[in-house]
Amino acid sequence: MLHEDVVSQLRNILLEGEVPPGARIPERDLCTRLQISRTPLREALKVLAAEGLVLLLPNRGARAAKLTSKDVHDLFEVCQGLEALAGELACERISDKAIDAVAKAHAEMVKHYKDKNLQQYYVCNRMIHEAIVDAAANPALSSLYESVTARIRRARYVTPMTPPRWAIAVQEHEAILNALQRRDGIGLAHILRAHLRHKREEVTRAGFAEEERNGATQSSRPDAQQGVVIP
Amino acid sequence: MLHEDVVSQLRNILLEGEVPPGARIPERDLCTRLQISRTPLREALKVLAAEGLVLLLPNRGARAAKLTSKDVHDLFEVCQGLEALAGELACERISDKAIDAVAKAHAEMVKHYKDKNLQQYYVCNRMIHEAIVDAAANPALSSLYESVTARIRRARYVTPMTPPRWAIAVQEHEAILNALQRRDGIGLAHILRAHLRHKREEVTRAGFAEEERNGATQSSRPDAQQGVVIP
DNA sequence: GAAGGCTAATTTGCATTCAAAATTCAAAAA
DNA sequence: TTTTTGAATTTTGAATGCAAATTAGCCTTC
Repeated sequence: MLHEDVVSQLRNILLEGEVPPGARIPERDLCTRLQISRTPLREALKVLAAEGLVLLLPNRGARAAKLTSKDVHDLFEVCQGLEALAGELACERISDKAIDAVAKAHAEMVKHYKDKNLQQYYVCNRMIHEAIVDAAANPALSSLYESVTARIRRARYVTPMTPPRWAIAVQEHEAILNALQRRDGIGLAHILRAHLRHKREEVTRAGFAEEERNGATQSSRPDAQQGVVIP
Repeated sequence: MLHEDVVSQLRNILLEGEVPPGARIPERDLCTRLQISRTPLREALKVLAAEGLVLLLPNRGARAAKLTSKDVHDLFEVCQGLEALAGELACERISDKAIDAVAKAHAEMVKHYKDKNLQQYYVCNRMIHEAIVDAAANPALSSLYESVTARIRRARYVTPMTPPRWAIAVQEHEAILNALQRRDGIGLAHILRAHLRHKREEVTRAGFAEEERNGATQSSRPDAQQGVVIP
C-alpha cells in the first residue's frame, strides 16, 4: 500500500515543479518529507526514472528530469501520434453517450473561453483529450498517453495563450467534436495532429525564450532551474 | 553498475519466456540465480512492473506479465501508431546514407526470404523497423517504441508465418522501402499501418487459438503458462 | 472422504545497517 | 590570491534484520 502511494506522491511533487527541474534530490530530504525510509523511496525513484520524470546518475543521486526544448518537442510529437491514433480508434468505438459527454465538456470549455477563464478552459480541454483517448478502448494506449502527457503537462497547460491562438484552438476543437460526431476517424486524426502541432509550436517558442534566459544565469546558480520552465 | 544490469538481465529472462507468463516469481529464487540481495532485485522488479513486463500484487509477490489476446491487440495498435508516426518523421529527417542502410538490410531480408530462413528474416525485419524509428530522430519515440515492441516481441517475431502471408509481408516491405526512398511520409505511414495490422491479425489469430488451448488445461496446472504464448 | 479451521513456515514490505563512492572543507603550496 | 591536495563528512548502493501478511500443511470435525 505504501509503494504505490510513494510513487504517486513523488510524481505529484515533480509534476507540480516543487523540486526545480534539474535540481538534485537528496534522498534523506524526501524521506523525512514523506515520512518513509530510504528503501521504498529508492524503489519509487527507480520507477519514476523509468517513466522519465527522474534522472538517476550512478553514485550521484537523483535529479528531477530537466526537459530541453528538444525533449518537449519530441514528446509533443509522440503525443501527436498517440492522439491521432486514439482519434481514429475512438471514431470506430466510441458510444453515442460518450460523444455526448465530449460535446458537453466542449460546450463548457467554450463557455470558459468566452469568460476568458484559462484555468477552467484547460481543465475542460484536458478532459476532452483524455475522453477521446479513453474512447479508443485501449488501456495500453491510455496509460502510455497518460505517462507522456504527464511529462509535458506543465508545458502544455501552463503556457499562456495569445488571444488569436486561443481562438484558433477553440475553432480546432469545434472541428474535433464535429469529426467525432461524424465518426470521421481519418479526419479526426488529421485535425488532432494539426491541433497538437500548433500547440507544440507555441510551447516550444515559449520554451526557447525561457531556456535562453536560464542559460544566462546558469553559471551563478548551478543547481537552479534549467531547461524549459513554464511559469 | 549493478542496478541497470539487474533490470536488463531480468528483462531478458522475462522476454525469453524462461519464466512462464503468469507464473509467480519468488524473490529468493531470483536472488540466488542473479547472485544479488533482495534490495536491488526488488528495485528492478518495480521498474519492470512500470514497464508492464511484471505484475506486482501487494503482499503476494511478482508475476511475469501474462498478456491476453486483447493486450497483444492493444499493444499492436499502439505500435502501429508509433511506427506510422516514425515513418512520417523519418521521411522528413532520414539521411541518404541511412536510407541506403535500410535498403541494404531490405535486400538481405529478401535473400533470407528466398532461403526460407525465418529466423534471419526476422532479424533483418526488426533491424529495418528499428532503423526507421530511429531515423525519426526522436529519442522519446525510440525508447517508447522499444518498450512497447519488447512486450510483444515474442508474439511478433516468433509466430510462424504462412507462405502467402510471408509473400505479402515482403511485398509490403518493398513498398515501405519505396516510400522511404521517395520520402513519401504520408504514404509510408499508411503502408506501415497496414503492414502492422496484417501482422496483428495473424498474431492474434494464433493467440486466440493458443489461449483456448491453455484454458482447457488451466485447472490442472494453475501456475502454468496462460494468455498468449508463442511457441 | 471432504471441508473447515488452526498453527507453522514462507514470503513480502519496510527499516536499519554497513561499505563504498562522492562531495565538502580546509590547509598548504605555488 | 589562487590552486591543489587530502582528510572528514555526507550520500549513495546494497545486505541484513524484523514485523506483518500470506501460503501451506495438518488436524479436527462432519
